[in-house]
Amino acid sequence: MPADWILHVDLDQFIAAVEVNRHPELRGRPVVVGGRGDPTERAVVATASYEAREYGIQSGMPMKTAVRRCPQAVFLPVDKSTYEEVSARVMAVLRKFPVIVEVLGWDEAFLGARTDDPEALAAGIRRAVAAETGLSCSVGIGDNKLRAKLATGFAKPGGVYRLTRENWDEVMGHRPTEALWGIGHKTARKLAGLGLHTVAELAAADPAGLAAHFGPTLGPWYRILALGVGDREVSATPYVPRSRGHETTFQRNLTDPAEIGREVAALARKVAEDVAAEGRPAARVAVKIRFAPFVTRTKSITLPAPTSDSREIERAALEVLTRYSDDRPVRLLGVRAEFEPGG
DNA sequence: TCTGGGGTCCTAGGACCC
DNA sequence: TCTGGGGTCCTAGGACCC
Repeated sequence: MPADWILHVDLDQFIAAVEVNRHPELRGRPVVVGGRGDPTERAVVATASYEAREYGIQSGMPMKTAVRRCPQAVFLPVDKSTYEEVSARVMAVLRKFPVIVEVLGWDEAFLGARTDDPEALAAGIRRAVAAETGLSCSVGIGDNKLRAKLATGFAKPGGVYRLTRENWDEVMGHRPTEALWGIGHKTARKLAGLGLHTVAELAAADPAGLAAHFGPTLGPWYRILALGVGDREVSATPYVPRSRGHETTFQRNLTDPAEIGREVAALARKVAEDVAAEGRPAARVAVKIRFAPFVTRTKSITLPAPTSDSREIERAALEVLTRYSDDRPVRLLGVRAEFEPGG
């Protein structure tokens, strides 16, 4: 009987690849996509082509830094709707295979497959995606989602890699804890403070001690991650959002309270449109403010009753705004609506 | 390095109720 | 009266991911 495998498919430099596909003259050049495509603006890099990465440009980096590192790079604006379209085409290709497809984002998906030759399946998927969309992807093969996801990192670019219980210790044991999916910079530093630097060290740590430092859920979970244990459930059930929000970073800081109020109201109306489209009422409304020194605060209220009414969502956002007493310059405003849990 | 925008989940304290 | 314990809701904040 064929074994159960999890495959993780991840498009290589997805956004940059889509742009190069429709502008073939850019192939081989450093391409950086971010914000409105103007590297003098407040924005960060969404994706850099491999040619741009040679210059040290990475996702999340300020566009201003990117242009300093590579002035001759081509800077393009983020074109969300095009990426969504291409993403949908890629997912449709994946669904033609005898697998369960769980979409993770624009450019990645988990596949649940029953096969004796996962490498052959992965190669077939890579060929089909390339033939039907012109895009290159990498495939991680694992005995659970965590290992499949991490395997993709070793498969990139344009390859296939298998990570299972068999080679986990050998491949992951010596790596920093930050290499795990779910442990970021902050947690890695805290773990290092406890003398836990590598995946192997974390795997051997005392769960009770971790619980004392990180809480009853997160602490022991970190150790489980280090052991390579993870979820095996792949589900094609459509994603149901818990919240919908919009936020804007202004090119110049806002100081006029009336203008701040107008911007919050406008964001709230945009959010209300999304809530209405979702067909479920909002239960809470939150307003986020990032002040000029990059200090970020969020305040929220539970609505008297769940609603999809634009005026009520706007009114709630403005009410939350009044609870901020700060008069520091504002660089970002955001409004988010949360749906009822379980609703 | 002068730091986006869209999300998810966990933790913790206080209020409130029984 | 000098003082328990559990459950749930609300809110703020932190961390992570793509």
